[in-house]
Amino acid sequence: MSTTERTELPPAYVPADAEPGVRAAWAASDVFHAEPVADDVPTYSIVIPPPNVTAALHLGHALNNTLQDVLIRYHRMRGFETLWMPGTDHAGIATQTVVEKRLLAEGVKRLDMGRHAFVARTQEWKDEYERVILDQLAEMGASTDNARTRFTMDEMCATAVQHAFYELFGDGLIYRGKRLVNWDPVTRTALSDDEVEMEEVHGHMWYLRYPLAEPLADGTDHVTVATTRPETMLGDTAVAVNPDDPRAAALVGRTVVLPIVGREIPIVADDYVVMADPESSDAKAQFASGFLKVTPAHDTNDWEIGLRHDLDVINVMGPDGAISDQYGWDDVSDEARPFVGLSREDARRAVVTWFEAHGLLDHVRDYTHSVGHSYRSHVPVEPWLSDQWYVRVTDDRLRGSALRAQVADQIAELPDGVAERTDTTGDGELRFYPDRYARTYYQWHDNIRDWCISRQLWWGHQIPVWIRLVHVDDAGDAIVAALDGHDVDDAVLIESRWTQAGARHLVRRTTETEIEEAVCLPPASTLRRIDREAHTISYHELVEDLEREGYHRDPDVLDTWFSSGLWPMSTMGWPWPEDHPETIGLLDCFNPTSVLSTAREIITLWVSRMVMFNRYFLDGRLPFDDVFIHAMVQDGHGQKMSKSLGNGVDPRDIIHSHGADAMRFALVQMTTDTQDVRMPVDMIDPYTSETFEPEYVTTPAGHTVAAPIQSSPSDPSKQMVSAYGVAAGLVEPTDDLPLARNTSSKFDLGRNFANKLWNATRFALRRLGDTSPLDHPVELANRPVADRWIVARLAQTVDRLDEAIAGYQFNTYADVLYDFVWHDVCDRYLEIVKPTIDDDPEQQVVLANVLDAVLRVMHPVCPFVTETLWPHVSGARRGDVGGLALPTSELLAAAAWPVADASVVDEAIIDRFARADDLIGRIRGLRGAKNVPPKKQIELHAPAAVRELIDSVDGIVEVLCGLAEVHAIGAERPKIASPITFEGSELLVSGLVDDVDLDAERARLQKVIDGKTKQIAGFRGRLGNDGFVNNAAPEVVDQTRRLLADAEADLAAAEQALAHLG
RNA sequence: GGGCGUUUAGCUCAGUUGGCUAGAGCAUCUCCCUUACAAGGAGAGGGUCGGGGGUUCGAGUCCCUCAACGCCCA
Repeated sequence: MSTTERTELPPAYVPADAEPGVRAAWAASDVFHAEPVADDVPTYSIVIPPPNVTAALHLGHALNNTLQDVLIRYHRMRGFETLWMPGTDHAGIATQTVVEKRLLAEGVKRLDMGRHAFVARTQEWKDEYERVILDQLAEMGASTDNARTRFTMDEMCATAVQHAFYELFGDGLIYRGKRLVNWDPVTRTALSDDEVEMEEVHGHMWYLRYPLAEPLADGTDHVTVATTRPETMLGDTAVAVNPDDPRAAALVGRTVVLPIVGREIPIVADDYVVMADPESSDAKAQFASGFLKVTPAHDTNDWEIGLRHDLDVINVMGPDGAISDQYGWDDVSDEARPFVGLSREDARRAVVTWFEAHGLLDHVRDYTHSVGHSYRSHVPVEPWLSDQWYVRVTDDRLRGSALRAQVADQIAELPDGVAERTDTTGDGELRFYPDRYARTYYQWHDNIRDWCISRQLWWGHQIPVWIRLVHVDDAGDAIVAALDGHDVDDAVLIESRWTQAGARHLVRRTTETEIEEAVCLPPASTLRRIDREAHTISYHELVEDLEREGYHRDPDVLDTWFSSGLWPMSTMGWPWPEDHPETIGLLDCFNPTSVLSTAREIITLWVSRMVMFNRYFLDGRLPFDDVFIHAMVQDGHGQKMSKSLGNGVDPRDIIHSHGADAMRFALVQMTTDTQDVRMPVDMIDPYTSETFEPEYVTTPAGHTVAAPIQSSPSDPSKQMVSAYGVAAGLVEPTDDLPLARNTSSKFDLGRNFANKLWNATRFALRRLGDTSPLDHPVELANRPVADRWIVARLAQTVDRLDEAIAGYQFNTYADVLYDFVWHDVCDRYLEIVKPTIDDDPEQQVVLANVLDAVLRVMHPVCPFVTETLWPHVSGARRGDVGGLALPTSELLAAAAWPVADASVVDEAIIDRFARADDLIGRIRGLRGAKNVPPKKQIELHAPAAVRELIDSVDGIVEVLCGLAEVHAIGAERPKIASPITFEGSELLVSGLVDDVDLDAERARLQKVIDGKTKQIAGFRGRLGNDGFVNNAAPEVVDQTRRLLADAEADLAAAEQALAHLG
């Protein structure tokens, strides 16, 4: 792509021919590489939300990454030192699940494989998809700094994770204890609250009778509890009743004998209990019996009740969800024995059967309620008691800091108990776009609970803690002394030989007689830097020592979001940039990043954690100043495009059918600040390349998706598979069943636009002769109206684009571009200059400069077509235009954003042009109404004022209307002519047709008269209203008066014209 | 159950502090293969802005209410 090459461009833009060369040119340069710069150089940075390595990207990712690229390219052109940090996320549970499923299909089980081999296999999967994802980003044109590509589990990020864990551990912000977790019995892992999806379930409400230990005086011998989960009754430790319930007084304090188990349990009063009310509109009250069985080990609400009433916690299930006596249930009666070992589903049936058989099943009702399901295995989540690691995010240093970060004009009042904002770095600086998401973020933190960070997985950052259990008698005096006065589960940090070696040591009683010691190691790079008073033991020696002493590393890994939460820091070399010299200076220069662009579902999972971590570890500094939440892409049926649904569209399919620029333009154009954008998806027949609407089917979950197998619309005997079928694992493409690519007519607009630019450039290049360069800048003041107008419009356009970017108004950016390039440049300016440009070297320079600027302003959205055209246009530019700064550049990606002097915007010219444009519209309307062929020249008869206007705009009316001549309108009227009105005058157009149909002319004029009459009535009504005249803004009243006068003049002109027709 | 959003032309969507005759693209209709572009050009038709109520001189825009759909949280 030499700048001097002047080959003829093909007649249409073919993205597939252009894109690879452009990508190669970018790759061969270092335009996307950022380096730390001096303080006085403005910087702009974004860290990519790292896509999961579970699968290829879909259009939702394409949307988000296009928006980021627009911001990045724009700011790079504006002269900012611009960093876009790319990378991927290991996505612990999601990736492990995918790989496990794949292995199972091959007949291999993870547990048989062993941890090491499984992780290696997952690593292979990761490598494959990381490659796919990075390729996809490149194909979309993402201008990421690829030399800095990170992965959440690479060495740099792993160090950050371990260091962060170590620091939080030492600061008392990480603890371990028995807690109810959301347990997935299939994947056998704890899920965070965010990984639980609520689903409506059509189930039953069972009413079970629990006999009272002693009947009441009135003969009452039982209470009836209502439950959706009868099987958990084995672990009941109380029955609760609302204190306001009339029956409460007689029952509270008494006991019932738990059927099957024989356990005697108390009746307690708790106002959590919903009182029975069959008339209530609330389903809970309708179905309530007024008595609640309390199972603290198997229900989070019951757990809370248990805490309030100091109830026993009896866990009756194992990690597989089956009934078990191995996890805390030690009063198994003979009657209960047969239930041990049953799955929770079988146990439910068995319990119900038992109650029925013993006459204790009162009744059963159908009941629909929401139940938490694992977002991975989709089975109901079991609240389950187990040892987990938590981050104490409820601490003011984390939660408070996240809340204080919010800008005061979005969130004025912080919750009670949160320290006020100060002038600390980062306080009051975090802003959400659109505004409303500030509330979402706030409410999440207002109600935040401690964050369970351990996951029973193999794929992830293994928790850097070594644990051993010791009997209190063997624990040693120091530990016993440290724990003196502390309850079971109260953890205490102590000094020991391990802390002297640089580790941190946490102890707690797990029972009265057992102590758990947990030693947390920093990463080796941190350990090296700790002043350890002559302790020079290495990381590996320390590990060996610990294991010799009976410590075992916790097998669990960290929640994925723990590492993503550190992403804006870990990718920039934190905590030890010196260990990675290429990262030195990055943190200070590019963190806080400028903006985070992401989907709203991730505000809680990710945005929150990044804010807490970045602020905690970097002295209050925010990870980003702005958060932009973009819309969610839905399919044609209003369903969210997602991996799990399988309705995602691969951006490569769209790039294939429309080109990357078309995809990007359409995505940008649809990004308004609403929540969702709908994208009807079609398919391309691999046999004929024809686009068709697929056959749909409904999934068991009720979603409408493309049928896995589709028939060719032109030949039903030929079949193909849909992307949905492949994503859902239902079919595989074969030679006989090829994959049908997706496409969508949504992108036609973008494709057409790229082609329009291509052809406008083709036109210009033909007309820009090889004349010698101008030795002076073109003085706009000396140029015809068209030239002055187009430059003025260009300057206005640049301003509007700047505003759009500053406010994250992406659709405005696209619309302003489209309108300017298509309508102003192509439809008007290029048409106007056609007759003059060949002989006007200065006009050629104006055109070349306008086109040069157009390529620049379109580049952030359509980088490929603009970069392809760039050398041609720069090569054809033989001079400058005064007031327009367009410095040259080898690559467009590195070129400067256009800067126009305010003087180029001549309002008078813009005004005059607008009047002429109005006149043109009327004349063209007449031509259109009469179907006059474009070549046919016509004549206009107009009064002096209109002729002056036409003269004052240097021929544009003549050119755009095909006007051969303009005559004065006088007493001598042309015989065959059609009247129009303009600015209150009657004009005649002749030469349109050979004969005038008078009736048609009258009808046309009558329509104008009717319209004007109606309009005038409206204006008069408004102006006749004292309320309007007195209350409305004076300029609005003036404007209305002016409009009325104009309309009246037009009406008079139309009536006059009608009279002339006779 | 709580919160957020959406409902404007046949379709997909704009419409920033209330104020010109509510806009765009696609689709439809008419004419035109005019040497940049038929993925195009010049025109045209098409909307009582989801229903109801209110505030106001004036409401697509603000308030209340109902309905449908979607998402997030519990």
